[in-house]
Amino acid sequence: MKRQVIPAAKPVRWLNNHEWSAWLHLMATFTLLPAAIDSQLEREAGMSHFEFGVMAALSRQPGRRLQLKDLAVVANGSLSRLSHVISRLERQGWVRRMSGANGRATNAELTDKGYSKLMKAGPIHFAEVRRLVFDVLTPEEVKELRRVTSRINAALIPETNLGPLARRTRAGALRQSS
Amino acid sequence: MKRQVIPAAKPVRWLNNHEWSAWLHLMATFTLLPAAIDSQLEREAGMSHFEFGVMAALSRQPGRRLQLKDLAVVANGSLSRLSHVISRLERQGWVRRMSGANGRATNAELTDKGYSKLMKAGPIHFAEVRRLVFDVLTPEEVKELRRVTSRINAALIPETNLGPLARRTRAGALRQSS
DNA sequence: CTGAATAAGTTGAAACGTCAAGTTATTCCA
DNA sequence: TGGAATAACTTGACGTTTCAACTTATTCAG
Repeated sequence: MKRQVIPAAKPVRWLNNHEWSAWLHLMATFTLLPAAIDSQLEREAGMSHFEFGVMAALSRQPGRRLQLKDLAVVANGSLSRLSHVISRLERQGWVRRMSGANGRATNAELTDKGYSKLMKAGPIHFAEVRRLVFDVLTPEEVKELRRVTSRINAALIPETNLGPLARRTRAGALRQSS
Repeated sequence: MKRQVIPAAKPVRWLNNHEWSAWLHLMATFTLLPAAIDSQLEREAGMSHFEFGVMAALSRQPGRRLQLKDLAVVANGSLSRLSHVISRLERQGWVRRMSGANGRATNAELTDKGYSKLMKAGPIHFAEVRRLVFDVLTPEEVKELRRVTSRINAALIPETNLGPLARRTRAGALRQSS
Protein backbone atom coordinates (compact mmCIF):
# COMPACT_ATOMS: atom_id res chain seq x y z
CA MET A 1 0.00 0.00 0.00
CA LYS A 2 1.16 3.37 -0.94
CA ARG A 3 1.84 5.66 1.94
CA GLN A 4 1.44 8.85 0.10
CA VAL A 5 -2.02 10.15 0.57
CA ILE A 6 -2.62 12.05 -2.58
CA PRO A 7 -0.40 11.13 -5.45
CA ALA A 8 1.89 14.02 -6.19
CA ALA A 9 0.97 15.19 -9.63
CA LYS A 10 3.43 18.01 -9.84
CA PRO A 11 7.01 18.52 -8.81
CA VAL A 12 5.99 19.97 -5.49
CA ARG A 13 7.75 19.08 -2.32
CA TRP A 14 5.29 16.85 -0.58
CA LEU A 15 4.96 16.07 3.07
CA ASN A 16 6.95 13.06 4.16
CA ASN A 17 5.41 10.36 6.30
CA HIS A 18 6.46 11.79 9.60
CA GLU A 19 5.15 15.16 8.63
CA TRP A 20 1.92 13.81 7.27
CA SER A 21 1.24 11.87 10.41
CA ALA A 22 2.13 14.85 12.54
CA TRP A 23 -0.17 17.00 10.47
CA LEU A 24 -3.11 14.64 10.84
CA HIS A 25 -2.71 14.58 14.58
CA LEU A 26 -2.20 18.30 14.76
CA MET A 27 -5.33 18.98 12.77
CA ALA A 28 -7.37 16.61 14.88
CA THR A 29 -6.17 18.33 18.02
CA PHE A 30 -6.94 21.69 16.46
CA THR A 31 -10.44 20.68 15.67
CA LEU A 32 -11.39 18.65 18.69
CA LEU A 33 -9.63 20.33 21.59
CA PRO A 34 -11.00 23.85 21.12
CA ALA A 35 -14.44 22.40 20.48
CA ALA A 36 -14.28 20.39 23.69
CA ILE A 37 -12.96 23.32 25.72
CA ASP A 38 -15.48 25.65 24.26
CA SER A 39 -18.54 23.55 24.74
CA GLN A 40 -17.66 22.66 28.31
CA LEU A 41 -17.10 26.30 29.18
CA GLU A 42 -20.33 27.26 27.47
CA ARG A 43 -22.29 24.58 29.27
CA GLU A 44 -20.87 25.02 32.74
CA ALA A 45 -20.00 28.70 32.83
CA GLY A 46 -22.19 30.25 30.18
CA MET A 47 -19.48 31.83 28.07
CA SER A 48 -17.37 30.99 25.05
CA HIS A 49 -13.67 30.48 25.30
CA PHE A 50 -13.06 33.64 23.37
CA GLU A 51 -15.20 35.60 25.81
CA PHE A 52 -13.29 34.02 28.65
CA GLY A 53 -10.04 35.05 27.06
CA VAL A 54 -11.20 38.60 26.65
CA MET A 55 -12.37 38.90 30.22
CA ALA A 56 -9.27 37.20 31.57
CA ALA A 57 -7.10 39.63 29.63
CA LEU A 58 -9.03 42.56 31.04
CA SER A 59 -8.77 41.25 34.57
CA ARG A 60 -5.00 41.35 34.41
CA GLN A 61 -4.81 44.98 33.35
CA PRO A 62 -4.46 47.88 35.76
CA GLY A 63 -7.97 49.23 36.23
CA ARG A 64 -9.25 46.09 34.52
CA ARG A 65 -9.57 48.01 31.33
CA LEU A 66 -7.90 48.05 27.97
CA GLN A 67 -8.33 49.74 24.66
CA LEU A 68 -10.10 47.63 22.09
CA LYS A 69 -7.30 47.58 19.56
CA ASP A 70 -4.90 46.20 22.16
CA LEU A 71 -7.45 43.81 23.53
CA ALA A 72 -8.01 42.45 20.04
CA VAL A 73 -4.34 41.63 19.82
CA VAL A 74 -3.99 39.85 23.14
CA ALA A 75 -7.18 37.93 22.46
CA ASN A 76 -6.00 36.90 18.99
CA GLY A 77 -9.08 38.26 17.28
CA SER A 78 -10.03 40.88 14.75
CA LEU A 79 -11.26 44.24 15.91
CA SER A 80 -14.60 43.57 14.33
CA ARG A 81 -15.03 40.29 16.13
CA LEU A 82 -14.02 41.92 19.37
CA SER A 83 -16.49 44.72 18.91
CA HIS A 84 -19.33 42.24 18.47
CA VAL A 85 -18.21 40.26 21.48
CA ILE A 86 -17.90 43.31 23.68
CA SER A 87 -21.45 44.18 22.76
CA ARG A 88 -22.59 40.76 23.89
CA LEU A 89 -20.61 41.02 27.12
CA GLU A 90 -22.10 44.44 27.72
CA ARG A 91 -25.56 43.00 27.34
CA GLN A 92 -24.70 40.55 30.11
CA GLY A 93 -23.38 43.36 32.24
CA TRP A 94 -19.91 41.85 32.46
CA VAL A 95 -18.08 44.57 30.60
CA ARG A 96 -18.74 48.18 29.81
CA ARG A 97 -17.42 50.48 27.15
CA MET A 98 -15.82 53.74 28.13
CA SER A 99 -14.38 56.32 25.85
CA GLY A 100 -10.63 56.21 26.06
CA ALA A 101 -7.76 58.63 26.08
CA ASN A 102 -8.27 60.26 22.74
CA GLY A 103 -11.61 60.61 21.06
CA ARG A 104 -11.45 57.65 18.76
CA ALA A 105 -10.26 55.19 21.36
CA THR A 106 -12.69 52.95 23.21
CA ASN A 107 -11.81 51.09 26.37
CA ALA A 108 -13.47 47.95 27.57
CA GLU A 109 -13.70 47.68 31.33
CA LEU A 110 -14.51 44.56 33.29
CA THR A 111 -17.36 45.23 35.73
CA ASP A 112 -17.54 43.76 39.22
CA LYS A 113 -20.21 41.44 38.02
CA GLY A 114 -17.97 40.41 35.17
CA TYR A 115 -15.06 39.90 37.52
CA SER A 116 -16.95 37.61 39.82
CA LYS A 117 -18.33 35.72 36.87
CA LEU A 118 -14.79 35.27 35.64
CA MET A 119 -13.65 34.07 39.04
CA LYS A 120 -16.26 31.37 38.90
CA ALA A 121 -15.44 30.41 35.36
CA GLY A 122 -11.68 30.21 35.88
CA PRO A 123 -11.53 27.07 37.97
CA ILE A 124 -14.08 25.35 35.77
CA HIS A 125 -12.08 26.16 32.71
CA PHE A 126 -8.66 25.32 34.02
CA ALA A 127 -9.75 22.09 35.55
CA GLU A 128 -10.84 21.04 32.09
CA VAL A 129 -7.66 22.27 30.46
CA ARG A 130 -5.66 20.34 32.98
CA ARG A 131 -7.73 17.25 32.50
CA LEU A 132 -7.56 17.32 28.71
CA VAL A 133 -4.02 18.51 28.22
CA PHE A 134 -1.66 18.60 31.14
CA ASP A 135 -2.76 15.47 32.91
CA VAL A 136 -2.07 13.42 29.82
CA LEU A 137 1.39 14.86 29.24
CA THR A 138 4.63 14.46 31.11
CA PRO A 139 6.35 17.65 32.31
CA GLU A 140 8.88 17.06 29.59
CA GLU A 141 6.17 16.97 26.96
CA VAL A 142 4.66 20.16 28.28
CA LYS A 143 7.97 21.86 27.68
CA GLU A 144 8.13 20.45 24.19
CA LEU A 145 4.63 21.61 23.48
CA ARG A 146 5.46 25.08 24.67
CA ARG A 147 8.57 25.23 22.57
CA VAL A 148 7.00 23.92 19.40
CA THR A 149 3.92 26.12 19.54
CA SER A 150 5.92 29.19 20.40
CA ARG A 151 8.11 28.54 17.37
CA ILE A 152 5.12 28.19 15.12
CA ASN A 153 3.62 31.34 16.52
CA ALA A 154 6.81 33.27 16.07
CA ALA A 155 6.70 32.59 12.37
CA LEU A 156 2.95 33.04 12.13
CA ILE A 157 2.29 36.19 14.06
CA PRO A 158 4.41 38.60 12.02
CA GLU A 159 2.34 37.91 8.94
CA THR A 160 -1.00 37.71 10.65
CA ASN A 161 -3.30 40.41 9.52
CA LEU A 162 -5.57 41.28 12.34
CA GLY A 163 -5.42 44.60 10.66
CA PRO A 164 -2.16 46.26 9.79
CA LEU A 165 -2.01 47.48 13.34
CA ALA A 166 -1.40 44.09 14.88
CA ARG A 167 2.20 43.86 13.88
CA ARG A 168 3.18 46.92 15.78
CA THR A 169 0.89 46.52 18.72
CA ARG A 170 1.35 42.88 19.46
CA ALA A 171 4.91 43.06 20.63
CA GLY A 172 4.10 45.63 23.27
CA ALA A 173 0.79 44.19 24.28
CA LEU A 174 2.11 40.70 24.80
CA ARG A 175 5.32 41.56 26.49
CA GLN A 176 3.97 41.38 30.01
CA SER A 177 2.21 38.07 29.63
CA SER A 178 4.78 35.91 27.98
CA MET B 1 -22.64 21.21 61.78
CA LYS B 2 -19.53 22.43 60.17
CA ARG B 3 -18.40 25.94 60.69
CA GLN B 4 -16.39 27.34 57.91
CA VAL B 5 -13.97 29.79 59.40
CA ILE B 6 -11.99 30.85 56.44
CA PRO B 7 -13.38 30.57 52.97
CA ALA B 8 -11.23 28.33 50.87
CA ALA B 9 -9.06 30.66 48.88
CA LYS B 10 -8.12 28.37 46.06
CA PRO B 11 -9.71 24.99 46.36
CA VAL B 12 -8.71 24.37 42.77
CA ARG B 13 -5.42 23.22 41.45
CA TRP B 14 -4.27 26.05 39.26
CA LEU B 15 -1.96 25.96 36.30
CA ASN B 16 1.69 26.44 37.12
CA ASN B 17 3.86 28.85 35.18
CA HIS B 18 5.13 26.35 32.69
CA GLU B 19 1.66 25.12 32.02
CA TRP B 20 0.21 28.59 31.79
CA SER B 21 2.81 29.66 29.31
CA ALA B 22 2.35 26.48 27.30
CA TRP B 23 -1.39 27.05 27.31
CA LEU B 24 -1.10 30.60 26.04
CA HIS B 25 1.07 29.51 23.18
CA LEU B 26 -1.10 26.54 22.41
CA MET B 27 -4.21 28.67 22.28
CA ALA B 28 -2.55 31.20 20.03
CA THR B 29 -1.50 28.45 17.65
CA PHE B 30 -5.01 27.02 17.77
CA THR B 31 -6.51 30.31 16.84
CA LEU B 32 -4.05 31.62 14.31
CA LEU B 33 -2.82 28.58 12.45
CA PRO B 34 -6.18 27.20 11.31
CA ALA B 35 -7.26 30.70 10.37
CA ALA B 36 -4.15 31.22 8.28
CA ILE B 37 -4.43 27.82 6.61
CA ASP B 38 -8.09 28.28 5.98
CA SER B 39 -7.95 31.70 4.47
CA GLN B 40 -5.05 30.85 2.20
CA LEU B 41 -6.81 27.75 0.93
CA GLU B 42 -10.00 29.70 0.43
CA ARG B 43 -8.24 32.46 -1.45
CA GLU B 44 -6.03 30.36 -3.66
CA ALA B 45 -8.04 27.21 -4.14
CA GLY B 46 -11.62 28.25 -3.46
CA MET B 47 -12.39 25.81 -0.68
CA SER B 48 -12.29 25.68 3.08
CA HIS B 49 -9.91 23.44 4.92
CA PHE B 50 -12.78 21.31 6.09
CA GLU B 51 -13.97 20.85 2.53
CA PHE B 52 -10.44 19.94 1.53
CA GLY B 53 -10.31 17.38 4.31
CA VAL B 54 -13.57 15.85 3.23
CA MET B 55 -12.53 15.57 -0.39
CA ALA B 56 -9.07 14.29 0.50
CA ALA B 57 -10.65 11.61 2.68
CA LEU B 58 -12.94 10.57 -0.16
CA SER B 59 -10.04 10.44 -2.61
CA ARG B 60 -8.34 7.81 -0.52
CA GLN B 61 -11.27 5.44 -0.42
CA PRO B 62 -11.80 2.65 -2.89
CA GLY B 63 -14.27 4.00 -5.40
CA ARG B 64 -13.65 7.45 -3.94
CA ARG B 65 -16.79 7.10 -1.91
CA LEU B 66 -17.68 6.75 1.72
CA GLN B 67 -20.78 6.67 3.83
CA LEU B 68 -21.57 9.95 5.50
CA LYS B 69 -21.41 8.71 9.05
CA ASP B 70 -17.88 7.39 8.48
CA LEU B 71 -16.83 10.44 6.56
CA ALA B 72 -17.98 12.60 9.44
CA VAL B 73 -15.65 10.71 11.72
CA VAL B 74 -12.53 10.90 9.59
CA ALA B 75 -13.20 14.57 8.93
CA ASN B 76 -13.66 15.29 12.63
CA GLY B 77 -17.05 16.88 12.13
CA SER B 78 -20.65 16.34 13.09
CA LEU B 79 -23.01 14.59 10.74
CA SER B 80 -25.06 17.73 10.43
CA ARG B 81 -22.11 19.83 9.48
CA LEU B 82 -21.03 17.25 6.98
CA SER B 83 -24.47 17.09 5.43
CA HIS B 84 -24.45 20.85 4.85
CA VAL B 85 -20.95 20.73 3.44
CA ILE B 86 -21.75 17.87 1.09
CA SER B 87 -24.65 19.93 -0.21
CA ARG B 88 -22.30 22.77 -0.98
CA LEU B 89 -19.80 20.47 -2.63
CA GLU B 90 -22.60 18.98 -4.68
CA ARG B 91 -23.56 22.43 -5.84
CA GLN B 92 -20.02 22.87 -7.11
CA GLY B 93 -20.18 19.50 -8.81
CA TRP B 94 -17.26 18.15 -6.84
CA VAL B 95 -19.14 15.46 -4.96
CA ARG B 96 -22.38 13.60 -5.48
CA ARG B 97 -24.66 11.77 -3.13
CA MET B 98 -25.58 8.18 -3.84
CA SER B 99 -27.79 5.96 -1.79
CA GLY B 100 -25.69 3.43 0.04
CA ALA B 101 -25.87 -0.20 0.98
CA ASN B 102 -28.97 -0.18 3.09
CA GLY B 103 -31.80 2.24 2.63
CA ARG B 104 -30.88 4.76 5.28
CA ALA B 105 -27.22 5.03 4.31
CA THR B 106 -25.97 7.76 2.01
CA ASN B 107 -22.61 7.71 0.29
CA ALA B 108 -20.68 10.71 -0.83
CA GLU B 109 -18.66 10.15 -4.00
CA LEU B 110 -15.93 12.38 -5.33
CA THR B 111 -16.58 13.28 -8.96
CA ASP B 112 -13.86 13.56 -11.59
CA LYS B 113 -14.26 17.28 -11.47
CA GLY B 114 -13.87 17.15 -7.71
CA TYR B 115 -10.82 14.96 -8.00
CA SER B 116 -9.03 17.27 -10.37
CA LYS B 117 -9.97 20.23 -8.23
CA LEU B 118 -8.47 18.43 -5.27
CA MET B 119 -5.30 17.67 -7.19
CA LYS B 120 -4.88 21.35 -7.83
CA ALA B 121 -5.60 22.31 -4.25
CA GLY B 122 -3.26 19.75 -2.69
CA PRO B 123 0.06 21.34 -3.59
CA ILE B 124 -1.21 24.77 -2.72
CA HIS B 125 -2.32 23.59 0.65
CA PHE B 126 0.68 21.52 1.55
CA ALA B 127 3.13 24.14 0.47
CA GLU B 128 1.50 26.44 2.97
CA VAL B 129 1.46 23.81 5.70
CA ARG B 130 5.09 23.18 5.12
CA ARG B 131 5.90 26.83 5.15
CA LEU B 132 3.98 27.59 8.34
CA VAL B 133 4.74 24.47 10.30
CA PHE B 134 7.41 22.10 9.11
CA ASP B 135 9.89 24.60 7.81
CA VAL B 136 10.06 26.29 11.18
CA LEU B 137 10.56 23.07 13.12
CA THR B 138 13.48 20.70 13.37
CA PRO B 139 12.81 17.04 12.53
CA GLU B 140 13.12 16.35 16.21
CA GLU B 141 10.43 18.87 17.00
CA VAL B 142 8.15 17.39 14.38
CA LYS B 143 8.39 14.08 16.20
CA GLU B 144 7.63 15.77 19.49
CA LEU B 145 4.67 17.51 17.98
CA ARG B 146 3.32 14.28 16.63
CA ARG B 147 3.77 12.54 19.93
CA VAL B 148 2.20 15.25 22.03
CA THR B 149 -0.81 15.80 19.82
CA SER B 150 -1.45 12.11 19.43
CA ARG B 151 -1.43 11.75 23.19
CA ILE B 152 -3.91 14.58 23.59
CA ASN B 153 -6.11 13.08 20.92
CA ALA B 154 -6.00 9.67 22.48
CA ALA B 155 -7.52 11.08 25.63
CA LEU B 156 -9.87 13.38 23.80
CA ILE B 157 -11.37 11.22 21.11
CA PRO B 158 -12.98 8.57 23.31
CA GLU B 159 -15.15 11.15 24.96
CA THR B 160 -15.89 13.18 21.88
CA ASN B 161 -19.50 13.11 21.00
CA LEU B 162 -19.84 13.46 17.30
CA GLY B 163 -22.86 11.37 17.95
CA PRO B 164 -22.71 8.18 19.93
CA LEU B 165 -21.58 6.42 16.81
CA ALA B 166 -18.19 8.05 16.67
CA ARG B 167 -16.65 5.97 19.34
CA ARG B 168 -17.26 2.75 17.53
CA THR B 169 -16.64 3.95 14.04
CA ARG B 170 -13.55 6.00 14.54
CA ALA B 171 -11.27 3.16 15.42
CA GLY B 172 -12.02 1.37 12.21
CA ALA B 173 -12.19 4.39 10.03
CA LEU B 174 -8.86 5.80 11.14
CA ARG B 175 -6.91 2.60 11.27
CA GLN B 176 -5.45 2.90 7.83
CA SER B 177 -4.22 6.42 8.21
CA SER B 178 -2.35 6.36 11.46
C1' DC C 1 -45.03 -10.22 13.34
C1' DT C 2 -45.72 -5.95 15.52
C1' DG C 3 -44.55 -2.02 18.03
C1' DA C 4 -40.74 0.39 20.31
C1' DA C 5 -36.22 1.85 20.11
C1' DT C 6 -32.35 3.21 17.65
C1' DA C 7 -29.59 4.61 13.51
C1' DA C 8 -28.68 7.68 9.62
C1' DG C 9 -29.64 11.81 7.42
C1' DT C 10 -31.91 16.20 6.46
C1' DT C 11 -33.50 20.64 7.42
C1' DG C 12 -34.45 25.33 9.35
C1' DA C 13 -33.53 28.64 12.82
C1' DA C 14 -30.41 30.96 15.75
C1' DA C 15 -25.70 32.23 16.90
C1' DC C 16 -21.26 33.45 15.54
C1' DG C 17 -17.39 35.20 12.56
C1' DT C 18 -15.87 37.67 8.53
C1' DC C 19 -15.90 41.02 5.22
C1' DA C 20 -16.85 45.37 3.24
C1' DA C 21 -18.59 49.77 3.95
C1' DG C 22 -19.48 53.60 6.88
C1' DT C 23 -18.39 56.99 10.76
C1' DT C 24 -15.68 59.90 13.51
C1' DA C 25 -11.28 61.45 15.20
C1' DT C 26 -6.45 62.39 14.51
C1' DT C 27 -2.21 63.04 12.11
C1' DC C 28 0.53 64.46 8.35
C1' DC C 29 2.38 67.69 5.32
C1' DA C 30 2.43 71.30 1.84
C1' DT D 1 -4.15 76.18 8.12
C1' DG D 2 -6.66 73.05 5.53
C1' DG D 3 -7.32 69.08 3.06
C1' DA D 4 -5.99 64.10 2.46
C1' DA D 5 -4.74 60.05 4.51
C1' DT D 6 -4.97 57.06 8.22
C1' DA D 7 -6.57 55.05 12.74
C1' DA D 8 -10.06 53.23 15.65
C1' DC D 9 -13.90 51.68 15.81
C1' DT D 10 -19.15 50.23 14.47
C1' DT D 11 -22.52 48.20 11.80
C1' DG D 12 -25.12 45.13 8.64
C1' DA D 13 -25.15 41.48 5.46
C1' DC D 14 -23.69 37.10 4.31
C1' DG D 15 -21.96 32.42 4.90
C1' DT D 16 -21.00 28.78 8.15
C1' DT D 17 -21.72 25.88 12.31
C1' DT D 18 -24.57 24.18 15.81
C1' DC D 19 -28.68 22.63 17.81
C1' DA D 20 -33.02 20.65 18.00
C1' DA D 21 -36.67 18.71 15.56
C1' DC D 22 -38.07 15.82 12.04
C1' DT D 23 -38.13 11.89 8.58
C1' DT D 24 -37.28 7.41 7.14
C1' DA D 25 -35.16 2.90 7.63
C1' DT D 26 -33.60 -0.92 10.42
C1' DT D 27 -33.19 -3.74 14.47
C1' DC D 28 -34.75 -5.85 18.46
C1' DA D 29 -38.02 -7.82 22.16
C1' DG D 30 -41.62 -10.35 23.18
